[in-house]
This record gives sequence, structure tokens and C-alpha cells, in this order.
Amino acid sequence: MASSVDSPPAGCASGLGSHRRKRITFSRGQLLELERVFAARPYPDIGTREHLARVTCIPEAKIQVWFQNRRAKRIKNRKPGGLSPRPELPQSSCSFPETLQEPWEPPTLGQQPPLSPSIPQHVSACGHASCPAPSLGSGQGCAGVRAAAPWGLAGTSEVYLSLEQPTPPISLGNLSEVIYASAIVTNVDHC
DNA sequence: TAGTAATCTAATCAAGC
DNA sequence: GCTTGATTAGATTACTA
Repeated sequence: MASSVDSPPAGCASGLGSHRRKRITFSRGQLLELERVFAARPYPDIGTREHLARVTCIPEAKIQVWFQNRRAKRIKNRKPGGLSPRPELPQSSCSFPETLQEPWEPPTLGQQPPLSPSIPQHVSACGHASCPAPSLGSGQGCAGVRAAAPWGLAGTSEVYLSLEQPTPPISLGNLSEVIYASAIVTNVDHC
């Protein structure tokens, strides 16, 4: 893991003797982008992260760290009863239009009637654009699936599975692209 | 079956405001 | 002092030899 972390050319932590921990400060635009994607899917797969990395010009590793911290923060804050920090994750992670429907509601999808809630549920549960279905395990292996697994053990995954089956209308690939388009299109002017 | 890789959470450290 | 990026440790899951 520590291999990809150093993207030397990045600029900041190039190789300044003391590899202490040079804290980087994300720009507003970058944060905006990250938060938007986070709202859509707190558990982005590698593809999403890489895409985000390109769009924001932030090393993928940093993005991963950012998401980790973000999740941790969220769990901490939403720890009133203390129990089940996850249960809500599947929600926010899956129903991107739900949490997102703020500034960038996708014109095409956003208006998807009452159906939308169930559709995106799987998309994010899977987390990967090109992941047909968790159980299908297409070679590549979907990170999103794994991500969902941990708490899925508690039974959440079953919900996803039952939800995703009856929702074939939208092509997941396109859907995630739409997510991205709506998430990114707004501010791609970082680079 | 064992080894490896990737990802996750949680706790903690520490920089920057 | 608070927020939050960075690091570390330990656990889980999936894939491959």
C-alpha cells in the first residue's frame, strides 16, 4: 500500500528530507468535488477514485485517505446511539440522488420518478460502474462489492441483492457515468 | 490451503487555521 | 484549540498458485 501513496511528482511531498507528514490543504474546488462524490458514494471504487484523482488533480491515494477520514468523521458524528454507523451508509452510499439532490440534480435521472430510490441503491452498493452484479463476480472483481461486504454481513447486502434484481431498466455503466457527469461536470476547472 | 492484494474501520498523531 | 490530513494496526474478503 505504501507504494502508490507517494506520487512524488505531485509537487508537495516530493522528497523533502523529512518525510514527516506534510499536510496538504485541498482547495475549495477539490473539496467540493470530493464531498459531492462522497455524498453520492462514500465507498468509491478504484475507478471512481482514479477518475476523481484526474478531475481534482489529487493523487488517488490522497483521495482514498480523504474518503477514509471522511467516513470516520461521519461515523463519529452520527454516533448518537452509538450503534450501527453503517446502516445509513448503504443509504447515502447508494441513493446518491437522495443526498445529492442539491445543486446538481441530473436532468435526466433526477426526475426519475419514485423508481430512482431503488435503482441507485444497487449502483452504489456495487459501487462500480461496470459491475453488473455482486454475485456475478466478473473477473475484475468489484471493489464496491467488497466495500459493502463488511456490514453486508449484518444483512444489509441481502437488501441490496433483492433490490437490484428487479431494477434492470437503467444500465449501471451509464448510470455511474451520469453520477459522475453530474458530480464532476460542475467543476472541472481545477487542473 | 496458503499466500497475496485490496479495502475497510478505528485509533492516533500532528499540521494548519 | 479545533479540524482534518496522514499514519498505523488489525480484520475481512476475493483471487491466484
